[in-house]
Amino acid sequence: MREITVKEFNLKDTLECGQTFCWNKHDNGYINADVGQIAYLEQQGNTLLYDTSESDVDIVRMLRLNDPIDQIQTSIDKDEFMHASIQFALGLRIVADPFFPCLITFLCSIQKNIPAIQTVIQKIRKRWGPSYEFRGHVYYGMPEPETIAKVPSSELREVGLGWRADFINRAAQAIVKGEIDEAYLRRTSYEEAHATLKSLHGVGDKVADCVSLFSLGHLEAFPIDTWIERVIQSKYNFFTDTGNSYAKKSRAAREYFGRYAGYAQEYLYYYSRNNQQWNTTRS
DNA sequence: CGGCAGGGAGGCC
DNA sequence: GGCCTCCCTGCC
Repeated sequence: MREITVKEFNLKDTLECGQTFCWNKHDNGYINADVGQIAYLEQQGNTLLYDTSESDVDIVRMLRLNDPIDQIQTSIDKDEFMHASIQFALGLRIVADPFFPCLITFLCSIQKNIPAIQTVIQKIRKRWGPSYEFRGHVYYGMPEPETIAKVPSSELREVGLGWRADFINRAAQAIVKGEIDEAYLRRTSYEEAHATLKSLHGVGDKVADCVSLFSLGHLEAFPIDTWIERVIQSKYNFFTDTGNSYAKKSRAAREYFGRYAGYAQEYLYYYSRNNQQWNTTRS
């Protein structure tokens, strides 16, 4: 296995905080089958050990290991609750997942809980995705846009996608037709990327923010799901003048936390879901 | 078993 | 813009 030395990094927090569906726990590490091959990754102290089925992969880029994490944490550390959230997961990084798998997995996530999301994503991989052999096992990865675009939504529904099937089919078709250009989305501003993603049928504010943050690297994106909504309402007051407008809430969060609002979102999300002291309704 | 999920579209004003 | 209703299906 190849090695990378890391500091102030925690693989478990990074891959299990809820931001990615591309890395799945396996043995002592994690498997990613959505990068055109298999990547296996584990952490031992300050060393990341990784292996692949074909060629090398850029783990530093995929885990954003070069982010100026001290500077990021300092810049968003604006209050006691955020301070506790950061301390809870000091080694967490925002991931840089591959674009199409990230888009599809977050389209799958609409109005589903995490176990249901993982179930349906795995069924998509197994039914339409490429298979890879690695260390004596067979793994299935997310299919290419061209493949999904050819599967009618009625057939996509057979794996439990419900009305999301049409979203996924149409998103894949738009990408095949070149209506969405990944390189442009990366190069342009957050606002422009977010607006362009929303032009896809089925992609609204929240999914557009997830893709902007977890794949495209727009670190000011602040995805607001029901969990973030709850924690902001109970611990902060910058949603009081926004009404129910996602755009206004999102802007208010960016004004409060700054250009690394996406990191703030992820610390808050992870901490609030794993700390029952303030949240007695869920585990 | 019934209710409900990590939203979004389309219709209405 | 803001508000309302409907939407599949699997988990809890």
